[in-house]
Formats: sequence, C-alpha cells, structure tokens
Amino acid sequence: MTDDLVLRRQVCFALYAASRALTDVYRPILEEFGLTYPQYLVLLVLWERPDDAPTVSELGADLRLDSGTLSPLLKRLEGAGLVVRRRSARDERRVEVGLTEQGRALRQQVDEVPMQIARATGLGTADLIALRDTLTRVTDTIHRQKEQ
Amino acid sequence: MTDDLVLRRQVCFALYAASRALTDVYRPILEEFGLTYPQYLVLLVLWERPDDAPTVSELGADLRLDSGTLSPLLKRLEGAGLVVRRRSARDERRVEVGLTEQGRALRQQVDEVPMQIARATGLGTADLIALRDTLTRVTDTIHRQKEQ
DNA sequence: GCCAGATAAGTTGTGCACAATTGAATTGTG
DNA sequence: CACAATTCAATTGTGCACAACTTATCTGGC
Repeated sequence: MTDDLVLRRQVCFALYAASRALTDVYRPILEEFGLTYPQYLVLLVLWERPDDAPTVSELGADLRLDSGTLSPLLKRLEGAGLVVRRRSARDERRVEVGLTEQGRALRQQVDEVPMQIARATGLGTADLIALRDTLTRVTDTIHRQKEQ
Repeated sequence: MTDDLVLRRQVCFALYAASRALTDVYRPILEEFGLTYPQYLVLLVLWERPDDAPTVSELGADLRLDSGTLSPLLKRLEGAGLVVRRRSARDERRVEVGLTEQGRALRQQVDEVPMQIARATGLGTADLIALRDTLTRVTDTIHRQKEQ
C-alpha cells in the first residue's frame, strides 16, 4: 500500500474519530439538559427561525437527515415537552414542528455550550474557521457529486 | 443571541455532516464486499499486522471502540468468514482476532477503495494532509483532556 | 371529476456507538 | 495461600442513521 493510500485512509479515519470524540465532549454537557447531540441540532434549527415552524422535511434538508431518523427523535423531543408537532392545515401530509415555551426557554440555558465545545477542541478561532471551511467544502463536494 | 449559536458557523456540525457524508461515499463501495465502514476499519487494523492476532481490547484501543460495539461487529465478520475469534491460551479472558484466508485475500480486492474516496472529497494531497493533521490534533486534545 | 404518479411522514429492520451491568479469569496484597 | 480488586469480553438497553416499505394526501393530465 502506497503512502498516499495510507494518508487517504488516515484522513477518513481522522474524520470518523474526530466526529466521535467531539460527540463525547457534547454528551456530558448536553446530558444536563436531557438532550442528545442530534436533538440539540434540531433545536438549533428551530431556535434560528422561532417564527415559522418548519416541516419534518425542511428540518431534514437542513440537517441532512430523513424521516426515519427524525420521526422518532421528534417524538422524544415532544415527549420531553420541548416541541410540538401538528399536521399542516393546508397540506395534511406535512407535519410542522414548533417550539413549546419550555423549548424556547432552553435556548438561554445552553447559551455557553458552543464556547465550552470550542475550548475542548484546543483550537483558536482562526483554526476553527479554517477547519469548518475545509469540512464544509468536503461535504458540499460529496453532495454535489451525489446529485449527478 | 450570539452568532455562535448559528448552525452554519458551527464547526461541530461541519464535522458531524462531513463524517456522515464520507460514510455515504463508502457505503455503496463497501457494499460490494458486504462490508460496513466500521467493519472495514477493523479489517484495516488486522491487515496492518497480519502476523499477530490482536485482542478485542487492542482493536478497541486502535479504533477507540469498546467491546459493546466490537463484540457484535466481530461476530458478524466471523459469520462472513473473514475473521476468527479464539480465547487466548495464556489468558482466558482475552479473545484474539485473526484473519481467515478469505479475510486476507479481501485486502487486494479493496485496494483501490481509498483512492476512490479521496477523489470524492475533491481535495488535493496538501489539503488532505492539513485536514488530517488538524483533525488528529482535535481528537488528541479531546482525549488528553478526558484522561485528566 | 378521475386517477396515476408524486410527495410526506411514519414504520420496520439492520448496524453501529455507548453506558451500564454481568460473569469469568487474573492479579495484587496481606 | 486467600480473596478482594481488577481486567476482559459479552450482554442489555437506548438512541441514532439509513434503506426499504407503508399509508395517507396531494397534484397534474385527461
């Protein structure tokens, strides 16, 4: 196996390992709020647009998750009293996901979570931005190829 | 609320999304060989040291996975005829994982997989090296903090 | 207005990840 | 030597991810 192949394998493993390591950092922090990381991501999307209640599909487009993942996840968030689901009046196929008062209030409580996470990475702002941009480029490249 | 809470600017989401996107690239390629990505990672470790059969713990140390993940995964690899598990003679608590002839032979067949993956990322060698180093640094920083 | 095709969300089944627990084997200490 | 503490793999239970399928609803062409 050439060095190039080893390198390429290492990049993929590095990505896989880093993603799991970061989730490990989130776990104890989010556990205080009774949240998992994917649940936290869903709430981030909802907090960004507090006025319109997106449908399951729209949430899925943002997070690149399908209903097979989101349906049970949203059911758990609803069970926790953070979210409400209601059939759209205009289109009964759609389910709109909105925040409850409790879900809205949670936003302030998790305010310092991103800073804690950034600190745990040990990277400065410039490195974080560079890393985010590279990763976003990789993700976009992959998704663009997939659509063709 | 601060920009930090904006999903797009989150390095963590970029990492999570990139990791899943890359697994999406692996899936159809590895499916031809009847492998999942974590199973492929286990085989990579075994191919790197074809002489000694590592224990479940040693595999776990390399991949940062515990027996709760590895035990059923190894059972499936054994069911596929790629791997054998045997209790250590010296220490009956340990289970050594070795390659079968079929498992050894698979190595040549998946030879060009890493190149296909690297192409899918759309990054050149320099970018791949930089990305790998940054990710490794993040992972190491997190794991070092965890041990303290 | 009717209906074939589409779209949306949910369900089922498989395979990770990981926490917590179990049970067997080994090690360290008195 | 005895035995408590440790180590190792496996198991159990929860929660993603994702493919494949189901059911309900909607849309466009006629």
